Amino acid sequence: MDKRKPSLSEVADAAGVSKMTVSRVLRNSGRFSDETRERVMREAARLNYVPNRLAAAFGSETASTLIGVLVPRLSSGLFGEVVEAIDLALTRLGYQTMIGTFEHRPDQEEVWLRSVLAWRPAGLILTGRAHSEATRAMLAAATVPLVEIWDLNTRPTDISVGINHFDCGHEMGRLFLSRGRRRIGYVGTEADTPGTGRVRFDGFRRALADGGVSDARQEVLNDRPGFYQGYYGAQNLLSRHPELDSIYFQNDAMAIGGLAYCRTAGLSAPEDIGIAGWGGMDAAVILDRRLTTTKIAARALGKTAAEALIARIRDEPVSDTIGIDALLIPGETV
Amino acid sequence: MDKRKPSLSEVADAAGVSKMTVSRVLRNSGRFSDETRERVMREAARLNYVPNRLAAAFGSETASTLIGVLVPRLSSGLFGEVVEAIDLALTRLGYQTMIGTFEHRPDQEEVWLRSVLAWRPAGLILTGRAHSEATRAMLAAATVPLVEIWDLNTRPTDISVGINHFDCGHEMGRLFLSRGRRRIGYVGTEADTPGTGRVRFDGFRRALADGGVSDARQEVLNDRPGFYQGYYGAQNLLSRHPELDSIYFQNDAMAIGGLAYCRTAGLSAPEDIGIAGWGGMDAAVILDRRLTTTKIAARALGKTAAEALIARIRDEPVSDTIGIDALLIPGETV
DNA sequence: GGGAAAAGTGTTACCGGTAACGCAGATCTT
DNA sequence: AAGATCTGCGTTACCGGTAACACTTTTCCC
Repeated sequence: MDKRKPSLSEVADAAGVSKMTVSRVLRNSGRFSDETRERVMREAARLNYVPNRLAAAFGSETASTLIGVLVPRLSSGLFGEVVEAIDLALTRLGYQTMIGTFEHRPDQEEVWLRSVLAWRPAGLILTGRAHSEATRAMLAAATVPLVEIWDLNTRPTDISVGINHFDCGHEMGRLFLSRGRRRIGYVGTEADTPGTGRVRFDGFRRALADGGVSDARQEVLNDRPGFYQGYYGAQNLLSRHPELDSIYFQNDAMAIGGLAYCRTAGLSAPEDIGIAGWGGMDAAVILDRRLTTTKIAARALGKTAAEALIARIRDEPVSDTIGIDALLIPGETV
Repeated sequence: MDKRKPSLSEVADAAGVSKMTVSRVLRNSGRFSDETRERVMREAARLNYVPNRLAAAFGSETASTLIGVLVPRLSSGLFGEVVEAIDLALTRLGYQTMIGTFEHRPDQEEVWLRSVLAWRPAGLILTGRAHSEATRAMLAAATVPLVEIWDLNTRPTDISVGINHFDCGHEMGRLFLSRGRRRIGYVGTEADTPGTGRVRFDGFRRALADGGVSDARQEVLNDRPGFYQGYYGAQNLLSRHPELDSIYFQNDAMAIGGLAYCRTAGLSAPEDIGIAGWGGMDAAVILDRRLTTTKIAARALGKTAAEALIARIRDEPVSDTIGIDALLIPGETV
């Protein structure tokens, strides 16, 4: 039995027209009569024709529907939601998602980009705006539509869809102050998309400084931002600075870990210590007190990024700087 | 300025050899002298040559390095981890991941498969073993290496990498009995990869039946399995059957939601009610009592699936049925 | 009713690699 | 020393679409 799939020519022969006419009918571009369409569609269906996108994308340069999407990771935080929303939107628009994770490592971003560019993608979605020299060179050489997500960049490479992290931190800082917190700490990690977690902390400190409160004590782990890291980060920080009355965490997972540590240490929030996170994780639902945090519209971010990218690819007008909602949830833990 | 990327021929001209020789050197296949290799590599680097995988995959059929991966979703449960592990392994082996989500909907699986097959992927990883008629027909016609993950299938289509869900449930049922539970309920959803959640429940019931305990009361929501659904599921079930002394949930997220409901209802686990989940979520860490659950080696599952698929693609020997560890965590909530 | 425009289709060339085969010169073998 | 084998490379054909253009035939319009 022959394993080869039927090609355009076979459909063309069956329908008694040329390859080109079949191509036009199937892409619904150019001119052809209704009768011809009928016949071509019927034969294509009968032969179980599956178009070869590889050939199409190869042949035309403009016909690629491959979109490269790179995020730090999928298994934690908000990126699962973001990628899911991106993929949903891309699928609906007729594009395919080629995924990658780089674990916050610029060299991995580079490796991934090199391999993805070899597929001549129609567009790219990258996380963050800080790229290595080589990455920037490749992007410049490729001249491919690009959306950078996560932090809002007012002077984007191409398009930026993200959040103003500085403002998130600043707003949270003011909340801490308004709730009477004065001896404040911060727990974060190095595994942080540049321009995000640290920038939130910068905004946070600015608010403290403006409020005349001494600078926050920090604990920055050389690790990724997860539950356990929050637990141990809180432990470290509080053993060094037992006087602290509140801690701002890099994200919700860490904040929840921190809460868990505090509970084992006999401290409850908000009475003995204030705890806040960032992100707006569903998991926070389990806490008996609502976690103080900043809720990010992760799905909206993904959807918006995908749609902006496709608009750019199709040369439709699109804003190059799109802010995504970040809502301070005062909660009950600060 | 010319935007076209340099092609093989340009490298060939620069190095003073033929296209074919360059191709051989770059793929490190066939014969060529060390001196030629040197020259070709140097020129390729100098010209910033980026191979066109589109052309390669198109031209040779065997050269595709595209792998299609389909999961129900990315934003919840264990699938983020699974996909991350798959992608890591595939990248390391030189393949690219084309992702898709189908939200537990067979028709979406079909749509996705049709679009992915058009890229002539080297292999596929699908979730679950139940497929629509049309999906099965496409898979049969494509004759592409295939790994089905999630539930272990002793008679796989091609390769199965997964968990024995029946045993998970059965083991949990015996634990419930050994802890003195007799009036037992179950909370699950319809959005369930066939052959997984329901099958765990089947195993669970079997254990109850073997123990002479009357059948579990069920609450099956027409929804997806998340925190809130666990909360409301528990509420519904307990209002209908206040006599229950324990509930088995479809997964950890639901169990944690159920715990949250019980707390608001003034019930604490394990004293007033037993609660167990499935999956082994990190988030469970926050609970003051360790959640009773079954821990799944999600990363190992992803990695194993990816490696098995590549072995099959490369015609290396590989087992067609690979079980993944599921470890009962007795915990403290039953 | 005759020229212009539109409709419908075919022809040709090409995208950038890889497989298959060929072939001259070097090396081995007995 | 003569055939056999190996080494290192080139040539040719082809993968399955799409762009660009050419060519009839029909429709339109003044």
